Amino acid sequence: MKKNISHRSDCPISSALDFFGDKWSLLIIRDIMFFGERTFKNFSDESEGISSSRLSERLTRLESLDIITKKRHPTNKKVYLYNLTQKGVDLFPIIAEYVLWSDKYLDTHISPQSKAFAKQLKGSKEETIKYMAKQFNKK
Amino acid sequence: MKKNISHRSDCPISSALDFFGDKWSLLIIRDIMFFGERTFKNFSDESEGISSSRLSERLTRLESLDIITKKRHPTNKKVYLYNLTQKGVDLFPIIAEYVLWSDKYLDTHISPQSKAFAKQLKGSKEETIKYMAKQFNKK
DNA sequence: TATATTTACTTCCGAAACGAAAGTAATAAT
DNA sequence: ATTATTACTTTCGTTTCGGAAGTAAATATA
Repeated sequence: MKKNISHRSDCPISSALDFFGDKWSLLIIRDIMFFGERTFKNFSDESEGISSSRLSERLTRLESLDIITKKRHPTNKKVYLYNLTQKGVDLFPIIAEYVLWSDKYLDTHISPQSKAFAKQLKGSKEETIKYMAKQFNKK
Repeated sequence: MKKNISHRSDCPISSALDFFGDKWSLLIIRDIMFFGERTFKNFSDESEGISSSRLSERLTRLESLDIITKKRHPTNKKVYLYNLTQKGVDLFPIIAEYVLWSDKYLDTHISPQSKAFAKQLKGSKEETIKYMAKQFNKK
């Protein structure tokens, strides 16, 4: 079930932004990336105060774009689990570069854990990304 | 002259998005990255149909964030030239990752030049980015 | 030199996107 | 049996956005 997205041009950067260049999509992906499989409530609690209406809309959209998947919780019938597809996992390098840029230029208001992660990235970017992706690839 | 930007959290990703995570900023940076110093009209013509009001606003904002600079044209008094600061040049790796992701997943509607650039990036990412940054660093 | 054009904007306004709050329906816990 | 939780949806006022038109200064043209 693909969503028809209007593309401003045939530029890869603008097209990518047309996909997930909004205020929240990359943060949703970040949440799954760092914490693994998430529920609706997880996102509500952990993201930077996204409203439930917006969250609902973004999750639907990201799913229709094949960036995340939605499945039922194995035992709890009222809970759904959101996870990344390979297409979503392949956004890690983008996220990593955001982290590195912010580490360099927004140093003052970045959390210690984030700085630690940036340090790890600076040490071995490829390795770190590969390692983080591994948990998703083995499914 | 720094602008006070409200940060949703101390996460480097969300903070970066608070800076330039809108629909246009990264495309403005892309334009300078690939074509060099630009005028207001250049952006109007080359970007994906950004309105002049929006363009004006983004340029002012990016300048206040120290990501781009604005200076007068050496001979033409009515023209202003926009260029990247080091902080702006350091966004190249992010842009490069967007290109690579789109090359992989949005293949069908990506221009031949973009594909060629993606190919070059796949061959030697570091080198390519360094090479592209060089023209800005030598100022 | 007078007029037209270009450039870099700003202003205005209707449309779209957004956020906060409240509501709902199903399930689970007490 | 009642309360709480989860995953939403709906509503509505606010913010952001895009398109068109307007402006002022500088430049090009007749």
